[in-house]
Amino acid sequence: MQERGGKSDGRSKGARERLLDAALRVIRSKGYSATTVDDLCAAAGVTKGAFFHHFRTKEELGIAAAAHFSAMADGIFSTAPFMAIDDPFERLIGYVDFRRAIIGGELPAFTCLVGTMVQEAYATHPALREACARSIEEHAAMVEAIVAEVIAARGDPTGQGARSLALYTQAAIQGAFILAKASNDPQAATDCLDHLRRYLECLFGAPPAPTV
Amino acid sequence: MQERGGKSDGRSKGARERLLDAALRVIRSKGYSATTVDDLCAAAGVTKGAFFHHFRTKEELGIAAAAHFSAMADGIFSTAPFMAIDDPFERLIGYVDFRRAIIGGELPAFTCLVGTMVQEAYATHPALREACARSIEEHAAMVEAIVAEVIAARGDPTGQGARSLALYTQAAIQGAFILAKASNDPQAATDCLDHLRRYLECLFGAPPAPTV
DNA sequence: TGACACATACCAACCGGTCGGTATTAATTG
DNA sequence: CAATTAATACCGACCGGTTGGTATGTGTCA
Repeated sequence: MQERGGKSDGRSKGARERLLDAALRVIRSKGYSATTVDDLCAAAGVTKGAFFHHFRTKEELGIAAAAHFSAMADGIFSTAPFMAIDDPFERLIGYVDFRRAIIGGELPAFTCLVGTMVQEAYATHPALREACARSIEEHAAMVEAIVAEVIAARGDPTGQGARSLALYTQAAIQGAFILAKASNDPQAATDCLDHLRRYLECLFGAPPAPTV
Repeated sequence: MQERGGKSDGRSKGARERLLDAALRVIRSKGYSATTVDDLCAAAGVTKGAFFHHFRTKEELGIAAAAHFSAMADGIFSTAPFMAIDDPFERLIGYVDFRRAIIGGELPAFTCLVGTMVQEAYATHPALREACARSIEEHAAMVEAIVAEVIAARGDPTGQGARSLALYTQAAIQGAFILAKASNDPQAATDCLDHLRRYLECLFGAPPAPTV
């Protein structure tokens, strides 16, 4: 049995797909710079020739990996249960709860590829930086859509707009990952998500009176 | 004129001190892995011989740089004006405002060295990861002391404790830096700090002020 | 005189990237 | 229909520059 493994054909595992999957694992644990092309080839089980057949440079692989990660995330979140919640506020809380729930196990499995890469690349690899920015922007836009609905129904107590609040959720999550890596403990991240959730409840929560 | 530039003598600039200062600049813009020993030597204006006279390995330099960064930060914050504020809550808000105020100019000048390093090192350089964790912990402890005072006076509406909230402030700040790097715009960071401030006001302050 | 702070020269391993080649499949052609 | 052509996917030896690290020398000061 033979497949063609074309550029946008995902049903078989060509070298390109395998390299992209390997990039997610390896770069998230070693970082972009420390990850060598040989590392990627070994992890993907392909040769160097295959690597440079599909990607002109290591940076191009990084850019493709950011898009790959983005697509994967989009698939996970767009089909996640919380998305079916009617009330916008509850859906927003559902998003945070969902993000909290998928934290666990090994760090490279749940942390953010683009958050890792952009720290190393922002000053030295402009194209990679932009790819990471697009990836974050794309996910934030999904959150922003929810926030915008909440604001439409309950007003904007922040005065900073839906986009700003959506980006803040991403910042809190990215920062949570850094703490988890530093302490080598995923719970440091879930703890942060609890605070983020409380902030949103505080902003939009039902009781107009100050709680506690 | 000649100085000894001893290990703990800071009044003159020996090779060690210059290398540590260079590390702050270079690693914050290129990341730890992409920063070579030669980069550091060139930026510090010293030779490779001097480098390996003071540090046995590149990792040891990284560990020392984390401590150096920590000491620098400690100097800045312990003498900052907000520290003199009597009311603990106002002092806590003063901390966030101060952090917001020092954001600006070039990204490598105000972002966090250890937040950058730990992302690359957590899985591959345990000793460096621990040094970064200590550095974050040290700064968080300063914040925790303020938060503890606030909680002593006003109670803990989070139920997560002073330490957890202090760590969350660090997560929000670290995440703010990632957004700033991704968008190449310091304002992305200040925007996040505004949300963090609002969370603290929401927890301890008067009911959400009718800003806008 | 000897410990310290640096300088110079050097190295082996490793790195990203190149290159000539092969295997397989699809389209073209006589 | 077989033979030819062309394109794609992949292989792995190889290359020149770079990397972290070493070995050894030199000047200085207590």
